[in-house]
Amino acid sequence: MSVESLSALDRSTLRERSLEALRTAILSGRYRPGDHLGEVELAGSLGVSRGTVREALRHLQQEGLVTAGNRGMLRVNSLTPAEVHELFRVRAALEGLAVREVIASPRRASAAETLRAAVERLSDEDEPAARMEADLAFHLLLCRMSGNSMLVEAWQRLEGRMRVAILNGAAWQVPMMARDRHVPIVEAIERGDVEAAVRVVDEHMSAAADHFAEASEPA
Amino acid sequence: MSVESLSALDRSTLRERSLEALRTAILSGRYRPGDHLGEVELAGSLGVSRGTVREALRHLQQEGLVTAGNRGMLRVNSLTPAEVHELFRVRAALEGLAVREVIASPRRASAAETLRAAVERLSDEDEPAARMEADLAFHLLLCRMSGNSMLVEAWQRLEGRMRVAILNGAAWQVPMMARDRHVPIVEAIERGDVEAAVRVVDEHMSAAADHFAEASEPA
DNA sequence: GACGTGGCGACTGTCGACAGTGCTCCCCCG
DNA sequence: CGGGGGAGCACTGTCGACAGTCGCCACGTC
Repeated sequence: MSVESLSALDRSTLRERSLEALRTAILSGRYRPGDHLGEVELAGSLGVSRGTVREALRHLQQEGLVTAGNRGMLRVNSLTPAEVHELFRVRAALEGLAVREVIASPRRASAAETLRAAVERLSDEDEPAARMEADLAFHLLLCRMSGNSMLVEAWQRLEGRMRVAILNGAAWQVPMMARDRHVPIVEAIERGDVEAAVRVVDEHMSAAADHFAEASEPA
Repeated sequence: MSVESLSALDRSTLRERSLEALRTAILSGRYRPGDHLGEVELAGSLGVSRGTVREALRHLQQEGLVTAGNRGMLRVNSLTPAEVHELFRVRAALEGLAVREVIASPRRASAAETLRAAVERLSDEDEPAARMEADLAFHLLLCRMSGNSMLVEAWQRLEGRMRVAILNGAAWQVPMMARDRHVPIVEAIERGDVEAAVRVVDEHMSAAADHFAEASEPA
């Protein structure tokens, strides 16, 4: 159980690089849910001191990828099916606000255009990880287009948990993130139809919740 | 500019105590928005090492009470009026979900009862700080009663920012947190009237946003 | 054989020190 | 008198080490 060493090429801090390395290590499945993340071991693997990985771990804890167990020991987090449902309901509320604000915005036309372009980049043919990234990027963009910075922040706080949920139920075969699922959202925004937009988002989230909750059931 | 030393009576970690001390120091106004928070100075004031305050500061950063400036230097955060409005709109979305879930819950009756009891504890006569605490406690309880742990989490993430907003526009004289403002929410829940409940929450948040944004305008 | 007990290893909490970096301010030179 | 350079300072980034604590395992005893 280890993670490759850090390259010293860029100019970011070691903490940031450690954070990124750990995040990708967890999200890539190198560490499984429940695995214990020892500071000394990680420090050795990453080639940095304990204090540095410590800060990175604390950040991951805030992101929800890691949770504290007995005596401050950290382990990779996982989500129960119930939590997955809860998570997506919160997401629906947040993104519902997002579409409402996008539609109410004076920049609605250009926002819709940007989103239309983004939805075109959603491909059904890329590999799973890329699809997930594209999907999350689209929804993040949707929040951003609302111009509500607090909304963006709240959404990003949920992003870590979503990645956990998606990782747990790694059922990529279902076209949950297909372009077809997102086009109606953009269309509703283009029409300025708040009702339809919110409803479509709700349905999208509900379906995703069912899917991922079921996929993570056997845990 | 200093903060009193930590008492060594309880059994929590120094980091937790430092975190709490810093939080109350900022929220009490001992440090003003924009003030620089130096690690060495705080470490000296609190009587702990730099690494310890460092972790506490990172936590506060995640909470939104402090923000990173040039070269990683941290300073007390503040909110623009626009951000205050954004913040309360997100809160409205979250608490709207909360009331919807409370009403849809099979435990609606007992939840309403608990909330009714909590709203009775909201007094117009206590001192400002106590009023704020009681208000936030009520809204947190509302989220908790929904049984949605992710919602509670998201709400708590916003709590720090809200305290900043309230601190900025320290206009306690207005009965923004009066009992009258909260009773309609509980009543709508008791009646099971989703429409009314959501609308009341929206109005409550909107009024609060106007109030606090205006109060923090001159900044 | 079961149970209490003492040593041992592993892990986190906390600390003090060193290193690098940008800023400021003063001094010297034109 | 104005501008450039360099020393000094005030930070944060990073590290290695010590201390306290919990769980485990082997050993001895009843």
